[in-house]
Amino acid sequence: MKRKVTLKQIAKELDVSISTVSKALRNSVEISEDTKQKVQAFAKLYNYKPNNIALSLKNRKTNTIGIIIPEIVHHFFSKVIRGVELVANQRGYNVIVGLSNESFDKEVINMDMLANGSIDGFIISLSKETLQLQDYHHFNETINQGMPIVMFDRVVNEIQCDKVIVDDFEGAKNAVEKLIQNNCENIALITTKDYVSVGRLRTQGYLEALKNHNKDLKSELILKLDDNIDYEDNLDALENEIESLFKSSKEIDGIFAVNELYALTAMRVATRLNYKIPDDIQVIGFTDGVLSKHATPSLSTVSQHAQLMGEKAAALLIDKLENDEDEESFQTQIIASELVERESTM
Amino acid sequence: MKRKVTLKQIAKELDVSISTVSKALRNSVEISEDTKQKVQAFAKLYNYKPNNIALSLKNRKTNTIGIIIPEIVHHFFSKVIRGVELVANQRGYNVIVGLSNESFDKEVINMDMLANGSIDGFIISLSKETLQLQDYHHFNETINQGMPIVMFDRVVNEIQCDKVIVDDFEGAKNAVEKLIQNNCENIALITTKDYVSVGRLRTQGYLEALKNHNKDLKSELILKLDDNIDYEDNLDALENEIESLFKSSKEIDGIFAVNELYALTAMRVATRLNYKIPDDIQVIGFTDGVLSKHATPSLSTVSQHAQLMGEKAAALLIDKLENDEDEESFQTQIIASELVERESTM
DNA sequence: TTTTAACACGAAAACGTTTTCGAAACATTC
DNA sequence: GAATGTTTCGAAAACGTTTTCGTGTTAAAA
Repeated sequence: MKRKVTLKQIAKELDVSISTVSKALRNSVEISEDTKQKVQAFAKLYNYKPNNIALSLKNRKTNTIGIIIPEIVHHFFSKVIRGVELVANQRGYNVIVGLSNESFDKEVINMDMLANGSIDGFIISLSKETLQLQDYHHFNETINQGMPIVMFDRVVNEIQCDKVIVDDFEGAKNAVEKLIQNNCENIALITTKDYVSVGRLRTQGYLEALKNHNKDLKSELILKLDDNIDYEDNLDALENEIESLFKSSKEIDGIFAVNELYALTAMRVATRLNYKIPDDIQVIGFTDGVLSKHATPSLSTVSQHAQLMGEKAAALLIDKLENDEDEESFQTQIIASELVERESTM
Repeated sequence: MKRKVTLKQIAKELDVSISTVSKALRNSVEISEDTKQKVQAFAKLYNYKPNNIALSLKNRKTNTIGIIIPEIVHHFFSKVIRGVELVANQRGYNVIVGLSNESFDKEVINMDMLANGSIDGFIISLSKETLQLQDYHHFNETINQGMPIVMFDRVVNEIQCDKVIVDDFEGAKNAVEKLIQNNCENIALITTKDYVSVGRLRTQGYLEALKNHNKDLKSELILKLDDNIDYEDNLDALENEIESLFKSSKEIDGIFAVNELYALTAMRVATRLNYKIPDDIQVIGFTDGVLSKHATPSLSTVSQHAQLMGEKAAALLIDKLENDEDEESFQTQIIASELVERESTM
């Protein structure tokens, strides 16, 4: 078990100075061909590779970016990571992953852990708890210390930084308009409470679509669920909520749900209640998930292009890191969503 | 925008030496109460935090572990990461993620990128291409340079290191025995070609179960699929393969599939061919996925406890990192799989 | 008063690089 | 032979820490 070889060891072995070795390996003109050959051969033989930590310290640049997300066992977020990793790797960066687990404290801890030199910049999607508490001091402090942040998906106006978001509003509006166009008269909305920004925007898109087509807003058609409850482990509760929605207004013939689980469960409940999909009820979800594709019937959804979001976020961050002309201008990139039509709509 | 404050700056500001500042902050007895107070107050005011990179260089320890996996948009692997991140964080480590994308070259590149000081140890699951090529030199070199590796799930005997695996063989055997117990007479196997170790073991489990119950092995009941094809983007092809399996032997009444997609598609094809599940055909898959739970009917599966694998792998690695008494003994931890019975079995 | 002990602090090395600058050694020009 | 130029290399600083060791100052003991 031989330890990694360093410049110092090579220097000692070949009886030259450390500087000479360093220069020889970087093909400096200061060094004679002879010495270069000798040093390079030796380095190759011992498989010398410069120590990244030493380089990071010297250059004050780690070539590593940190991504902090609420959850990783989640199609959307894992696709974002894939996008981030893809362009990060292409451009010579590593990716450190931190999970906030939807907790404010863990978000802060994770950021503190990374902000002290470990990384050059952050890519972040806010935890639910942070959105509720509306406490963003840790982000602003980090930014003030000169570390750039790019936020995606769950963003917030109070933080001044680059952002990448999907057009939740437009996506929802288009989806609902599609249902209207398909002759749905009573379109239900299954959404979350308003503090999660994306849920709010999607709700607004629903409202806008109704307004644009002169449809009355019927409050009994709107189901607002508390997404602090993990319905994934509590499917029965979710089914009950949705079932009472169906019960309360029999004439529902369209459903727009702000995520995959709600949409899927709605389909399941509808089927159980002997509605035919898409003949009696059409359903559209909002997601980048895997369930929609494999459901029976397969679910039409608004796709968010998660991987593309990750790619853009990473590109934005690295661009900022490599253009030292630190102009304090921030941009918000909007990714167009896309309605993927499957069997749950006509 | 103030840059991060360093010991040197504090020292200058308070007109003491760097060493004094360092010691004061670490509450050394060498320093007088007065100076300690002064220094600590100042440090707190300016929110001083030691620079991680400098610490890493000094201590020759990064407190970071690298995990290299074939794919991240995958329920199993993202759960493993969650497990790794969980215990890593608990024990003060960060996690760098590298994706091999099932490619040998990317695996090597990723390892090279991290092995030069960026991390203290690796957690790895082999890419398909590496398994095919059977070229493991990069692992052995890394190990030889004194960097510990823990492998999980897709492991291989040729590499001497700690390992965490699920009992694929037992899990498959139990699943098939369950089907036999449920009075299935003709149990089909849908599996992959043999080079992926886990696929091979699961196939062996199937064979063993048959043998134990004196059932003849009927080769027309075994479908070996080429998993270099991404059937996720090619569902029709997969359905066709499975349909011909049904066609070739009409009396199939049980199916064991080595992953979620195969099992799910088999259910879909069976339903289309007017088999009733679980009455005519019972199905069991192998997975930690999310589809099984939400399928209709929901799919019985062999659960792999992915998160637990991640936790164990991280614990194993960190234990090795922190017990410098580098005894060259490697252990293989086997995680018991668990048959989760849902609607696709009686 | 001298010796010894305790206390408080600073200088310097080390981790592994890169880079600036100075300086030998040698060659060229006048 | 002196002045100048070129080639080749090494010393040292810097990045931000921690830690060992030495030292000056003061208090206690002889």
